[in-house]
Amino acid sequence: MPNDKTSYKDKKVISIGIISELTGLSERKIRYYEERKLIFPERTGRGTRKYSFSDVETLMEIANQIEDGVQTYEIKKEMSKKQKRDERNKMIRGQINAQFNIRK
Amino acid sequence: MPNDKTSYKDKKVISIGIISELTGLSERKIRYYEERKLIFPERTGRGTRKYSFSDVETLMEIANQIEDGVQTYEIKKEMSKKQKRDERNKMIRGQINAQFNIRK
DNA sequence: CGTGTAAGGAATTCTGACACG
DNA sequence: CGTGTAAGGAATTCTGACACG
Repeated sequence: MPNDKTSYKDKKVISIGIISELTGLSERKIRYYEERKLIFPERTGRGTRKYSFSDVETLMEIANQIEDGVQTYEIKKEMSKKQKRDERNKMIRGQINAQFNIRK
Repeated sequence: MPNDKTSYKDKKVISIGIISELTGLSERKIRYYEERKLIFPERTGRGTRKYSFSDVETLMEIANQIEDGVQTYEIKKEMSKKQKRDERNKMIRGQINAQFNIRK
């Protein structure tokens, strides 16, 4: 069973109007956070933004931090730190799995 | 841990254009299958249809059957049979869990 | 810096209908 | 029966800009 996760959570299929309802954020805010590189929707053939459920979660976290007075630049820094942690963990997990499979 | 599943799979958030891309079906077909009660999108405040990932799967199954020459009426009958099976199974599972929890 | 808003255009979606078969 | 299409309207989304602070 390789990396066949194709999780629904990460599929970019939701338009900005629905995202606005789901998160309670204005479309203006959502587009602005994209401008600040905090979120990365895909685009349809003719340019409308598409988001995933993961993006909804990310947006909620962003909104919380903004409420606490954190600036978008700081949020971005935190997010990239977190991503590096996640990548390291993922790599370690991969190595453990490799060990395990070799033994088997 | 009650029934807190809120699965992304069943959340109705995808517009018909995206569904059309995802399934390869025309919007006409998708709306027609709704007319024949094979699929049940929700509506936004102002009337546009919203579908879930489950709906995508259902639509693929419908498309396969249509290709095999099955009529929408037959498909609907099969679907309601299947749903009854699923409900029975769910109920049995519920009872097993109840037993289990009482013993604990 | 973060967000609201009015502006104008382009793309999306909706319904009811006619067509073919 | 299942599906395409043209029709007209309504709602959505997009971008760039001005505003306030």
